[in-house]
Parts: sequence; C-alpha cells; structure tokens
Amino acid sequence: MRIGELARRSGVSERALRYYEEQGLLSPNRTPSGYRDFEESHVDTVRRIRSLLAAGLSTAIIAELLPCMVDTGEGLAPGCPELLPHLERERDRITASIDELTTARTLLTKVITTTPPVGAC
DNA sequence: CTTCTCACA
DNA sequence: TGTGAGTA
Repeated sequence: MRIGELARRSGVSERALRYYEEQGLLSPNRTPSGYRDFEESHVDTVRRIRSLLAAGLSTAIIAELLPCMVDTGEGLAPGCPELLPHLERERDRITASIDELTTARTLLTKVITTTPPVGAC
C-alpha cells in the first residue's frame, strides 16, 4: 500500500511516516516510479512506534528494537538478548514516570474534589 | 488526484 | 511536525 493508505489506517500523518523512514523505523520498498510501497505488517509496526515514542523512547532505540521483536503469533519474543539490559532500563524509567503521573493525578483529584472554604480565591 | 523532495513569514 | 512549492 502507498503512504496515503497507511496514514489513514494508522492514523499517523504522511509527514510522520516519512520521518519514521528517515529515522530507520520503517523500510518500505519503492515502486519503479519512486512511490513508497508499505506492507500490511507496517500498520502494526506504526502502532508500536507510536506507543514506544509516546512512552519516551528515542527513535534510535526503537530502530534497534523493532527488528528484534519476533512476532510469535502468541506474543512478541526478544530476538536480541543483548538489548535486554537496555530495555529493562527503559521499562524502569517508564515505571518511574507512571509513579510521578499518578502522584500528580492524586494531587489534582484532591484539589478538584475538596470543598473550598468560604471566601477562598 | 496522489506522492515525492526540499525548504521555512 | 506542519505546510507550501513545483514535479512526476
């Protein structure tokens, strides 16, 4: 499929899709006319890219990780054992990030639901 | 009409 | 990352 279809199906802009390719996250074939030709599997790949990007991983890390995610039909297996230490660090960083967000949410919820004393603000 | 590359009031 | 230009 060409870039337009992948953009519609993944909800990602064509601009971003070209950027992902530039960063080595996607490697579509090219038609003789120069148009990018994406595979069906790229739809899932783009979803993974968005998820990892949203979690704070760099495009460089994602580029290394993607080819190492072996789809076993059951789940994803680590195709590159040497990346595990790094991945565990990322996971811990995400966990810490979640904790901070949870703390902030709790604070905001408290402020939002607490009855203000007369005359406040 | 769609995609491509390149560039930036 | 968006957007517009000028093509193929």
